[in-house]
Amino acid sequence: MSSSELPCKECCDVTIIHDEIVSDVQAKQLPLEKGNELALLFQALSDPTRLRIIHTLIQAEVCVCDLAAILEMSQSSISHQLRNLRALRLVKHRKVGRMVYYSIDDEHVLSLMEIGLQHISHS
Amino acid sequence: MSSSELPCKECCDVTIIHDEIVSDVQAKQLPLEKGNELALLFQALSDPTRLRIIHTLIQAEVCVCDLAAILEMSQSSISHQLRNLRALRLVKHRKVGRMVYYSIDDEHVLSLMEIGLQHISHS
DNA sequence: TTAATATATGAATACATGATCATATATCTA
DNA sequence: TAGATATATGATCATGTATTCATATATTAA
Repeated sequence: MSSSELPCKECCDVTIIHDEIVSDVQAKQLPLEKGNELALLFQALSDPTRLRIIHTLIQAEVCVCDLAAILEMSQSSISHQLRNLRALRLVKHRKVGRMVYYSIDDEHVLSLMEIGLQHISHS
Repeated sequence: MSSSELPCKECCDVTIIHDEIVSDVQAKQLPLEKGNELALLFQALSDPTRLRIIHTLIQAEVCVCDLAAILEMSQSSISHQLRNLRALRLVKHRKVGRMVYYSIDDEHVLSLMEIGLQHISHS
């Protein structure tokens, strides 16, 4: 429990209390780039509408029109959100005529939803 | 592939294409309340700074001051973010004198981080 | 070809959010 | 007790975001 002059001291005006912990943990830091990517992934899951879309698509492949009906929201809103989910490769689409069918594009999404639901349940 | 007059038609101006899918899936919908809670959880994970804090606390229990030094950010910023994470019971704190030590308060957080990192890696 | 329909998207708006600054609170130390 | 220090927090501001509206695109049907 001693203060010191680690390199960091030169780049921010914060006191360092535990030298070893700071240097140890700093060496194992989450790379900034990974942090940013990971944040984007969770950000895609941070909206109730998008979560309801995902929860729906986990159960069935659904076209945009039906998705809007199921969630009782406008087609435009759903379409915008699907674009977001598509950009992060969380959902994929299949075009049939003028209809577009969306479905889940990643096993990880299922796990994330399950674990997330567990967390909010046992609270 | 037929349109129809399901109840939903009265509450939104969207055409329903697949009757059965819509009614089936609508019956298994994620409750609005659960969707909102789940969104809050993922929202807490949707910021690079908070993810770096969590990644740090997975490795060790760290005081606010050292956290700020490790992440090279202001004490105020870290403290605000910790409040956020605490509100969602993702981290817990232990007070010792004037220092406050934070650590992970949930096994689920570890799983969410791991699965998230898997997703962004194999892409 | 023309009208209808399913989806996508740009612009605008209202709202949420993260960092900073100033300052409050609590604890330690001299 | 007075000053220093670790943390918390309200206010502000700049930025990000979800929905809506209007409209574009693409496909089907008449």
